[in-house]
Amino acid sequence: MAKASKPPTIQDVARQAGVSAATVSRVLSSPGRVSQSTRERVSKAVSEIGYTINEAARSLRLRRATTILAAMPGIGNPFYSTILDAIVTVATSRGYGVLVAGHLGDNPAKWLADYYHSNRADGLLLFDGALDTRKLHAFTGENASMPIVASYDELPDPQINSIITDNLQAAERAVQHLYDLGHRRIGHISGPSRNTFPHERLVGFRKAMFERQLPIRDEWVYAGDYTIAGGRVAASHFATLAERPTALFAANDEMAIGVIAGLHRAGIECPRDISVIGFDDSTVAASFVPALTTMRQPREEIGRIAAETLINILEGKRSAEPIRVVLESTLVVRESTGPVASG
Amino acid sequence: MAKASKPPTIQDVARQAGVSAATVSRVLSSPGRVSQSTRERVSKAVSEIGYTINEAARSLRLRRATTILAAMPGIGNPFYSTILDAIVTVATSRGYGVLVAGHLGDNPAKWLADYYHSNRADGLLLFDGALDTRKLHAFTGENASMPIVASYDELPDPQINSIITDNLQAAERAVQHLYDLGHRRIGHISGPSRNTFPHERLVGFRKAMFERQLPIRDEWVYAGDYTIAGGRVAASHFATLAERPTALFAANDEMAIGVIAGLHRAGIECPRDISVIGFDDSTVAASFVPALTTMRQPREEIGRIAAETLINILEGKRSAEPIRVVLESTLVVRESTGPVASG
DNA sequence: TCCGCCCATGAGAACGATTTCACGCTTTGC
DNA sequence: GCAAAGCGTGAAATCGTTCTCATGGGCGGA
Repeated sequence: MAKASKPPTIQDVARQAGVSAATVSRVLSSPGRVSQSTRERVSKAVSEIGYTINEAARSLRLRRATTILAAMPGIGNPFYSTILDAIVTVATSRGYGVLVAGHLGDNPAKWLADYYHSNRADGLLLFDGALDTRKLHAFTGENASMPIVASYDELPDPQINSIITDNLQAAERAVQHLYDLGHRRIGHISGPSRNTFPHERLVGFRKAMFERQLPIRDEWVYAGDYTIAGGRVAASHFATLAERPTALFAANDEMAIGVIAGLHRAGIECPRDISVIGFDDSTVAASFVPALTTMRQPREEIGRIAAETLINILEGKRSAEPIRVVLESTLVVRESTGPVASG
Repeated sequence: MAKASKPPTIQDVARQAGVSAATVSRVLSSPGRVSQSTRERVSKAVSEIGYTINEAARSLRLRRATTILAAMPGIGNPFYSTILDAIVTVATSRGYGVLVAGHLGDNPAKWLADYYHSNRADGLLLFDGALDTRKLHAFTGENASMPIVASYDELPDPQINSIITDNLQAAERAVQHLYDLGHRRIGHISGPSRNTFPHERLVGFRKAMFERQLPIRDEWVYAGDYTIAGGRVAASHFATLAERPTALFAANDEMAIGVIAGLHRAGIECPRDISVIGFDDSTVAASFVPALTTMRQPREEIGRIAAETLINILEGKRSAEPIRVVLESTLVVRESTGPVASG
């Protein structure tokens, strides 16, 4: 029967139902404005013909793509892919498509802004801190500004809506956990200092130690680099100390894993001889042996809230002020931390 | 200056350059057909005005979205996110956008087909084996069929272009590696038998053992479930055996990790007492202690080739026969396998 | 009974690009 | 020297929606 090589249009449906295209459109978008009898006739025609709305034409007319763009530095990174998963779930349920952008070219800001100007995406979820948001605003603001919700390991431009996690508080909680287990000699492996968040973790560590009147020795604070290898190097540092901390707080899980493995080589067992707490609850954390105690970043929540916020903005529920959401990390207790060793 | 609230159109550029819209369009799509002087004038006008082509209008006219749809069962799963990363890279470099679809509704086939019929996507990259491709074809084939390239843990519909990895051969290579290290008593932890690929790994294991005239004892082949916990259970099974294999081939990395951890509790050390090889080279493999020897599935390659194949098809380089690409896994030797223990 | 209002619907104009066709002008070939 | 071919360009149709008006009929109020 249906052998038309071209997909059916709203006109075909109209003809079949004996109404005008305008009416069909109304049935599809605001059924309340159409009488019940025609509504039924049209619906029947739609399913008979197998009509699907042409989104390109719709976008053109409405100046709206019903699509959001997600830009992340590395989709392959499990941290981001979890977020992306949540984004897709939310967006889908609200009728939006999700376009992903990966490693951008030499002018990323323009590249992203073009998605907006070309009417491919209505808004941007930005997870790449390397991008200069000021530049992006310059591009996007030339005619009309692209709605953006950002979330990344930097203190974002205050003008931009952002979802961040409270790293300071999370670091304090990590220390609190070790403290509760009886640890008093606590060390820290920090992340690259140029980034804001690792720095906040360091600051939070210091604050927590200070408030509990615990000693902060210089040789107990090791400047790491976020890698497993870096954790191993830290291990050789701590292993040679005359007086060693009984617990370590690592600024991410990779370094935690590295330091545990490195200490193991040196005969120092976790959690028997030393407790280690990580940060992020990355995929490796749960499967490592010993399973890693860590501060979980609420990744699904970040993605979910970011997507919801952006879509709310797109649908007009816009507030005058830039939106700032601060999420809390949660402590996930596993095997790598335990009571302080007696003796 | 530029305070027009609406984005500039091709007409605006035409006016500015003193030519017709048709000419601007030609400059943008096939510059060769325009004289150099006008070409320069138009290009200048384009950058002066800051014109970006409206993709919605373009899609409508061309009946083409220049976008592909990627459907995967779980984007959060690192296995798929690596693939997605590769897809995005390829697609971007060829000027295509990537839409992602996650957990679909109650009628996934229709959902995906609608993306095509609605002119949002030109083709589909399918990584979800749970989807009935026949059903999908039924939806998509009604008017014109949506180009599909599939890749998943099932033997795909022979009518569909597919990218798969050679699990049989990979399993044989895993056994070969253990054999080369001197192991003769080799066990296997298989995956859920209802899936094709784990089954192929089991078959490959059997074949390799048979060809090397090695014994296949029933109690040395354990039916696992792809989880870490399952690996732990397998460990307690192997630990209690009177005669134990000196090496194990696990059908995925999670079970390999689980079995290593479980055996460790029982005082059996890897690789000292037993060698274990995994499968997939998932993200945990490299960071585990001991770092996991494993058969790496060429994930980036799967994504890359799938995207390239689909785009080639979209651009007319279509072959009459369905395309089938079979990729090989590569052996990644790390720490979890070693020479057979003497004695 | 008649006026006015509301409700359901249709005709037609956008939305912004591409592309066919036609039209001059220059070049080529004989 | 003239026909034919080629090249660069513009006018206008087209892609499939949505939405503004306009219209006609039905109904309630005076």
